[in-house]
Parts: sequence; structure tokens; C-alpha cells
Amino acid sequence: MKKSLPAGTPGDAEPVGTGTLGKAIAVLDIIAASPEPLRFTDVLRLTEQPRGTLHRQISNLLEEGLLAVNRDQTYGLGLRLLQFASKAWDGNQFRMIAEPHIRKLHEATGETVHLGILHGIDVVYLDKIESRQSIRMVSQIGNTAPAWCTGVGKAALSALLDDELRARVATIVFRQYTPNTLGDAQGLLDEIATIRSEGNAYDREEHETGICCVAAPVHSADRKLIAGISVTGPAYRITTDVLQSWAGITRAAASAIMDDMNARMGPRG
Amino acid sequence: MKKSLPAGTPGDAEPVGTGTLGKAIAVLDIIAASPEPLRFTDVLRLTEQPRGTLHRQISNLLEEGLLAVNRDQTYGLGLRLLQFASKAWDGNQFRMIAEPHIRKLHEATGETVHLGILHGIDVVYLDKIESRQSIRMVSQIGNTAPAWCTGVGKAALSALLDDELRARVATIVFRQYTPNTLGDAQGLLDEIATIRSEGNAYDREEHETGICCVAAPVHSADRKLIAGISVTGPAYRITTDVLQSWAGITRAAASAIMDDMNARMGPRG
DNA sequence: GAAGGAAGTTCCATTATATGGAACGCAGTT
DNA sequence: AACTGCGTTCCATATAATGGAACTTCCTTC
Repeated sequence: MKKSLPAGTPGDAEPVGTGTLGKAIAVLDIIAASPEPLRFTDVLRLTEQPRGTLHRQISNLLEEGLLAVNRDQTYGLGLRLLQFASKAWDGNQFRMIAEPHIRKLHEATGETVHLGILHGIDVVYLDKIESRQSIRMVSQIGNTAPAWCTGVGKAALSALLDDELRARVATIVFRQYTPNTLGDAQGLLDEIATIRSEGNAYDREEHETGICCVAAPVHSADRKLIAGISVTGPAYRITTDVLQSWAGITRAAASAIMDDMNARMGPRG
Repeated sequence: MKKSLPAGTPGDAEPVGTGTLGKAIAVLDIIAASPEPLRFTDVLRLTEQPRGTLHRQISNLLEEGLLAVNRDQTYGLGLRLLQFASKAWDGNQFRMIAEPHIRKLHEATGETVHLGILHGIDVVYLDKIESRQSIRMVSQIGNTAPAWCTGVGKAALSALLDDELRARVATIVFRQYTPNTLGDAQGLLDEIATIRSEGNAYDREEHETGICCVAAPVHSADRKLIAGISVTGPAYRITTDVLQSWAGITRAAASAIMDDMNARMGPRG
């Protein structure tokens, strides 16, 4: 039993940012989360911190380029974040290992393929391959979606050990995105049982109407990294049968990724 | 020993990260800058901080998801950075205003169009439109390049007021990327004078052999935002004549962006 | 298989840093 | 002119970061 640094496994909700850094990031979060630009006072209301404190925090964030001033009084996320993200993506070993496999999967199906990592109860999209590349790439990669109503997310959840799974599912606040969205924890757990036995997860227009997909779980040997891949298409064109016909190659691609991980990242990985 | 400097006074170079946040970001920077994964001790050597201190800093960064552990002992940038970047891009007002214009420019020329912002003496690419979208998008957006040997960068520099320009140019460490790369400050200042009078900057294989472009400066009315746009193509196909034939529409697109900024961001912008 | 060393982790008194209440400056409003 | 809302600055105090040293593993060497 070696104690280690708190791994990036956020299953428990942090009270708010702990420590100076945490508080700073909390401010970033608030600004990131807002659909429209916030002025100083808006942020102040949302943080409930003393004015002086917030002002200095924002000052620091500005100095570091993590935050930027749009016009006088409104804040947006800074360029520095783009730079970091660019490098984060470039240097991501997992993504690099997975890429050839999801590319092959795309070539086999002709449809959009996603690679997503489980982060708490959300899925963060790490890569995406589609034919008609219509620019929106950046806004898609790094995007977050609820794990329990997406194919990649449900596949990933199914790779968790039971204790961990239950703990995380318990924190989900269910919400109806479409008529097909799963409504409660039991429904989700049942479906995950099915996914475990079949090896594939499906999204049947549960997150977005008209969009469905077939997915398969990917995880490292030690299950510190939990992810999933999926083949997505429009429901009018991709019938359930077609989706099921891709289940095998999707699982195969997932397996191939895991094999590569074990080979290239060391047996412990 | 360490004296805290009056914060909020732009112009003085930071010794290294100031304040807790700055130090944390400095660690992120070190990890981001490294071409290959670093272990704890590697970072320790690069920061020259006490082990205990660094350990806690990394600890905090991990907790916030800004850093991730690849395998035992090696660190990489965390997923959270991708999430933030995704939102930074989505919410960037400037990018949104510029997008339709650079898209039109792309349609008119059929070549790759870039939008970049000047950040110190670097250009950060904020958008890119190309026909044959070959996936690498994320790694391009957020990318940084030296301003003095790229079209967008030189165009942007030309929009600086003289004092500011000279100050920034003085900090450049010139380096030969290709046989055509400008070699010193005077050469750069001379070229910028030309750019100012003509309204266009050119990159004649100065950063990468075989790649050339024509660019034009973009800036807000108060010059707090300095940027540039460019049309780029392979030298074997895009001759100097062709490039020059695009100078006009490139300038026009830049103007249109500036007009839009003034209209949509308020006259003060 | 014991000794030595290197890498990572924890502890805690000291010190530097962040905090936040209050006061100030500056708009636009009444 | 007085008022109100917003952003900024100041500074004594509280808090969190610091860093030296001790402590674990784990790996290498003899």
C-alpha cells in the first residue's frame, strides 16, 4: 500500500477550491461556466468572496494569462489556456496510442468516431475523427458530456469496479435530455450490467435526439485510466441493426488500444 | 532575498512566477515545455525548488486536474486544461467576430487561412480554416510561433506603436529557422516599416521551408488587442505574384474584422 | 540477502502570502 | 450636489506556503 499523490480521480465533490490554487481555479471555473461574459461584480456575486480578495485573484489570473479582459469589465478565458491545451493534446500518450485504432475504426465504418476519458461522472472528449471535417474541432475536443447518457460514458462507467461505480453513480443528478434519457440510478446500473455482459454500450438518442452510437470501454490494466470509444451516426441513417453490426469491430478496436497500452506503457499500466 | 514587486505594473519581466499561482503555473510551464515526459526528480532539477515544496505544488496541480500522472513517475498536462481551452475558444468574442471574414477569405483563395493573436513576441494561433482538414486541428490552434518570422506575426508587430514595438523587438533572440529567416532587429524593423506602408506582410519561407504567406494586421481601436490574419500556401504552387494578388482581399478582410469589432464591441474597443 | 543509494513522501516550526474590512476614486443617476 | 454602484487600493491580521530534515520504499550492487 503506497500512499501517493491524490490522483486525478475526482469522485468526491470538492467543497470548493482548497488552497490558493484551488480558489483561483474556482474563479476560472465560474468564468468558464458562464454562457455569457461576466463583469467583476457578476463574478463577485457568484463567488461570494470579499471584493478585495476576488480582485487580487483575478489580477493574478490576468497576469498569468489564464484570464483575459474582453472589453472593460468583462472577462474571458485567456490565451494561455489554449497554449497549454495544445501541448496537453500533443503530449497525451493515451491519445497517441489510441489514434491509429480509432482511425481504422472510422475507415471501416465511415462514421464519426470519438475517444473520451471518464472524469468523475463526466466524459471529456479527447479525440474525434469524422469525414466531413467541418471545423468545429476545437470546440468538440475538450468538451464535456454527462457520462450516463452517452455511449462513451456508459461504456467507460461499465469498466469501473462496482464500489467505485456505485459511489460515482450516487452523485449523479439525473436530467432528461431527450425522451430516451435514462431517468434514475437503477436504470443506469441495470444497463451497465448489460453492457458488461455484452461488451458494448449504446446511445439510442439519449443525449441528443437524432444521434445514436455504439461504444466500447477502454481501460488501463490498473483501471486508473477509464475511457471509451464510440461510432456515432444520425439515427435516420444508422439503424439499430447497423449499429449492432459495428459492435464487434468497436470492441476489437478497444481491445487493440488496451493491448497497445500494455505493450507500450509497461505492464503495470 | 526575495522582494515582492508592485503587482499590476506591466512592463517589468517576472523573475519567475510571482505569488503562489505564478509558481504553480511555472511548474505547469516546465512540464508543458518538455518534449518528453518528466519524472518528479526531473522537474525538481528544472525548478531548483526544495523537494517538499515542489511535491506539494504538484500535489495541488494534480488535485485540480491541471496535471496528470502518465505512468508512475511521469507527469503530463491534465484534461482540465482541454476543458478550459474548449470553452476559451468557444467564448472568444474576437474569434467569433473574425470567423466569417476569414472563412470568406478562405473561400476566395482556396488556401489555408490563419488568425493569430500577438502575445509578447509570440503569435498564438486562434483559428485556422483549411480545405483538406487533416485532423491536426487542436494541435494547431493554441500553437505558438515566433512573431518575427511568420506573416501573421510580422503583420501584428506592425500594428504596435513604435515605443512598444521597439521594446518588444529588443527582447527577441533571433534564430535561423530557414535560409530566409530575418537575422537581426534592424532587418525586422526595416521590414515592418515596409509592412506599414504597404499594409501587408509576407512570409517568404522564413519560418518553414516551402511555406509562404501574405498577411495583414488586425487590431482593436485602443490597440490592446493586436492580431493578424494570413493566407498560407506551399511555395511551389503559390508564387509571389499569386501571393501579391491576394494582398488586397487580405487587407480587406482585416479591415472588415476591425469594423465589426468597433461595431459589435462598442466604440471604445 | 544485506548494504547503499536514489526517488518519493511526510512533518512541522518558520516565514512569506493571501485575506478581507474599510476607505477611496469615479462613473452614471436622482 | 448628494447618491449609488462599481472597480480599485491599503494594511494589520490570519492563513497557507515554505523548506530543512527525517522517513519510507524500491532498486541496485556487492
